[in-house]
Amino acid sequence: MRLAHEQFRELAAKHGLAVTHQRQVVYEAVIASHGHHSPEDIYAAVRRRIPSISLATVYNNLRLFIECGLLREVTPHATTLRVDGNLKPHHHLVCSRCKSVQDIEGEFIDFKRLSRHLPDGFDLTQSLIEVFGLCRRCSAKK
Amino acid sequence: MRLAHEQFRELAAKHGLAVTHQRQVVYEAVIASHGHHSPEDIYAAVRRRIPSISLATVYNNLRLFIECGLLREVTPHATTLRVDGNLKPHHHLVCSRCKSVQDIEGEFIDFKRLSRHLPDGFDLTQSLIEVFGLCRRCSAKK
DNA sequence: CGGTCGTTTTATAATGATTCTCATTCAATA
DNA sequence: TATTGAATGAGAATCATTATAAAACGACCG
Repeated sequence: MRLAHEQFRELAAKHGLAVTHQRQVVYEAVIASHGHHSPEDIYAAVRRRIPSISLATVYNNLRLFIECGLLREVTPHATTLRVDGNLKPHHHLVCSRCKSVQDIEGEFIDFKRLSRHLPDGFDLTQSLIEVFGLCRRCSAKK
Repeated sequence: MRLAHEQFRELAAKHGLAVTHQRQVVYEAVIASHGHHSPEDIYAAVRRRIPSISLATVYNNLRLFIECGLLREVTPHATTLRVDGNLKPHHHLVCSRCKSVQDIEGEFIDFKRLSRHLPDGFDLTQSLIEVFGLCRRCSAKK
């Protein structure tokens, strides 16, 4: 994935991050994974290219990327962190029971109204909205 | 809190839960706490009335209450579970950085539009919406 | 009342995700 | 290419949560 490769070098420069081989590969693995994956998932993917990589390195870099805004954190109520490389505006639909996450698009938020209820100084420029409910499978089970 | 006391007996009957002293007190502690508290917080509160209670009992009963719908789970991306006894329709504003949670009210969701984007069978009858951004303190720090 | 049986609680061990530590290696810059 | 602060790897440590097993409870029946 040449594109993500270049993209990472640019982003790293912008945020003053050193470009290490591990970071490069971790970033590319997240981008290539299209979804909401756990650190273990990413670790497994990265190990195919760097068998000696440490799980701690994966964690450290995911956290760093989240802090810099290269990735978004998506945990809902799951037992483990989930990471999302998709920075295009989109929202999440989360199952309260099984914690599955799917993307939803569409302008269903009235930001004008929302901002009227916002406490002073709350910053929504990087906002993410998560809507909780029951996915089909879980609501069928009852 | 007499009110919560009666309320719990009713709810327990409705859901077929045995009314034990521990459950009663755990429930009342959540209701009295007005906010989004961790199991440890609840444990600390309950211990004032039942010094011998076990942390496991608090966890077991919070989980049970969540499953029955007596309480709602509010974790965002915090490192620990948070519990909310407020069942009136309301949503949450969560800081992506410090994980603080505050309530917001207001009809800023266009459910008609939202449902158009919903996958088949997804059930929003108990929906909860969490809007992530940066609280004033965290966005000031930057 | 006293006995029985399934449920709940307690205390503690176990688990699993994540973070920390520190010795080693590496990337950026001169 | 030499220097130096940062990043990595291996494994230990930590923290929240769950599992386990024994004791206590409590509703029911006789």
